[in-house]
Amino acid sequence: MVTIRDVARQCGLSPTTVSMVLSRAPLASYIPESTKKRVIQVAEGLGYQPNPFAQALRSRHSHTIGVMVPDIADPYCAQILRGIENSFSRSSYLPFLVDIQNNPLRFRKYLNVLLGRRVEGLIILANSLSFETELLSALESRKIPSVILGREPGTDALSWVATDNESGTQQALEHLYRLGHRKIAFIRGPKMIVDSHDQWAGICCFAATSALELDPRLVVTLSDPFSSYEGGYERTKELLALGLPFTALVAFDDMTAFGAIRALISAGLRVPHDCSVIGFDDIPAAAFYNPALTSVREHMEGLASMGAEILLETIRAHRNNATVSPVRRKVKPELIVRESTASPGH
Amino acid sequence: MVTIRDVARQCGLSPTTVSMVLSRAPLASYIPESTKKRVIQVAEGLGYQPNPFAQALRSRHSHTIGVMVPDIADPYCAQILRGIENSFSRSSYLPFLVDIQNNPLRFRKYLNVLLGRRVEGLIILANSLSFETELLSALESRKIPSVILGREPGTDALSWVATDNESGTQQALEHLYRLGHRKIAFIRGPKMIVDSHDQWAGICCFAATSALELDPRLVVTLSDPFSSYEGGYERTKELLALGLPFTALVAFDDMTAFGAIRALISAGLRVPHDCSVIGFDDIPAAAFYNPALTSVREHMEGLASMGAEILLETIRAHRNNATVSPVRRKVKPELIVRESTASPGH
DNA sequence: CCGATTTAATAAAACGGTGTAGTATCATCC
DNA sequence: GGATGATACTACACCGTTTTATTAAATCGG
Repeated sequence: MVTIRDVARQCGLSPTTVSMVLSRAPLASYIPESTKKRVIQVAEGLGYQPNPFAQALRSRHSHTIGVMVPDIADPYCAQILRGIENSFSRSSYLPFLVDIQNNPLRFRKYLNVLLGRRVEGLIILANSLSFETELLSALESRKIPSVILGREPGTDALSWVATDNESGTQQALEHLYRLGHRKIAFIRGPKMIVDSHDQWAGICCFAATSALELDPRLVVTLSDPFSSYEGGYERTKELLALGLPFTALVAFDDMTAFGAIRALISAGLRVPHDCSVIGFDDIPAAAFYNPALTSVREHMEGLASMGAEILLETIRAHRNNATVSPVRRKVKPELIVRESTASPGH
Repeated sequence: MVTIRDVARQCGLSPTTVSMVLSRAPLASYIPESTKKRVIQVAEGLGYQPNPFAQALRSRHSHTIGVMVPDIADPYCAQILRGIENSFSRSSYLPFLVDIQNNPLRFRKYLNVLLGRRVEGLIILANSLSFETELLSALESRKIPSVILGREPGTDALSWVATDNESGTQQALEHLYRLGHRKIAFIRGPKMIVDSHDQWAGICCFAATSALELDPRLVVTLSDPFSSYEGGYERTKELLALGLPFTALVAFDDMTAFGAIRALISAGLRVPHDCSVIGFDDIPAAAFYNPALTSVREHMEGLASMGAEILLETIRAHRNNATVSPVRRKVKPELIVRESTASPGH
């Protein structure tokens, strides 16, 4: 491996000078352009690659961040990762990605691993599962720049970026209302999930302003957060068993909607002819499902790059040991209309 | 930050001794159990975490590997990542994950980034897209332990683990044959994709041994490797337009199968009643598709952990600068029978 | 021409570990 | 009783950078 000394020797200069030139230190402004050019050329010629460990050891900057995702197989996570990747690809930071697999023990463990590796910041992706508050406090206590993505954490001390769920369901309901639906069923998310509440708030808000009547008998709730497909199927069968007519169904998320559609179809109903169905999340499968699902798309990449920006900014401040107050952002989602919704009886 | 010196002072020992104890150096065997215990206790008490950069700098081991995936949003990749994660979570290695986004330029770039970060080994995930051979030679020239996952590379110098595609399609076809299908249509994968050939080889092999007749008019080929859903839809429409009867369809992959099903349904046919459809890959969506798709499941986690083991082994050899010859493994896939296949007219 | 400033560069000390060579003590053995 | 060897440590150099302090020459204003 070629070191900075090799470059220095080749240039007839000291390692100090080479270092200053290559890392654009402030003092390098006194070094003439000609010398700089020579140094850079020689470094390139020798194929010099600075040893990141020596750099990190001396400068105390690891140029590394940690990204924790609850479940890497979740398409929701994948899209966000794409966004994070793109944001960091232009910076000098390289992320360590760890997969929590929805397991609080692993969260603890990998938080320590990442801190042990001296990451300069953390992006923590929260899916709809509720955070254990003690885990967050573990984060707060170490004063490391971090951003929560996808969910508002309970605490005020951390930065976060999340989807505006309320606006999402509001848009969904408005879409159905405009199509002419008045008898609408709802499958709410599990109680323990915060998103469910925000989504329901959006429903109520739209209902209040438009004088749409919500029949409480047509509102059912999922129990298990891990099997929304099965849940959607079961709850829809129960709804059908009630015998109350409804022409549209708002599902907690896309998997629930898929389950619901399956139940409707196996009951001999056609979607959207007999019943419109609307999902939430717009996972990739929504586009090629049968029928293609109308859903609320969260702007994951936007969410992610916003989070990455915030983190980078926080790290920068942290380096100059300035304190920044936490940043909080809500991103409005967008309704994607496909084939699973239509005017009643259409 | 507490350093090894702090621990040493607290113990009344030299940093050398502490280091030997904590990193279980061979010389530590001369140190009495009582001292070791004390060192460990003090280290724990002070919350000592060795600085990984100092360690890496001195010992020349980064305890880091690089993982390159062609497209992180691809569920195929996600499952493999899960397998890799699990294999490495017990070792002291932490992977850097980079997303190539199917872009050869990014491959080049990130290969350099990873090598710059001094990863000790590389796992390169290949999807169905063909590798550019020059990229692989870039790998061979640097002598860094690496494993290709998911595809046989052209070269003999690298280790790889891949799915036995031939066996997969053989199983699929046998399944259809046993159900009684004799008029079977095929949508082959794009010519530029190596998998397509292996898959076709499996088809031919089974046809030869079972005396099944393949009607060349019922064999169509995808052109664009990026839009298999649309491709499946179009090709199936063309097949239907021929007017030749067929009772089953073997698709190149699950997305193609989804497209095909859509075309069949919009032509007024029922799946599987009028036509069985079989996919390949068993992506997650296959299970909850409508109808649930019979598909060939590749054992991703197995593939991944096998690859990880091989890499770890190669790294170990590399450390003791022993040379190991490349390892090559084929993993048999498994047919998952769901609802999209049945006996003709059933 | 003198002191101050700018320019161009360097020597040496970190950063926090690990590896090698060495020391001191004590038991063992012929 | 001196050589041998095991035991229980330590001193010091080193890994490859960056940083701080310092030097030396050139330039400049008065």
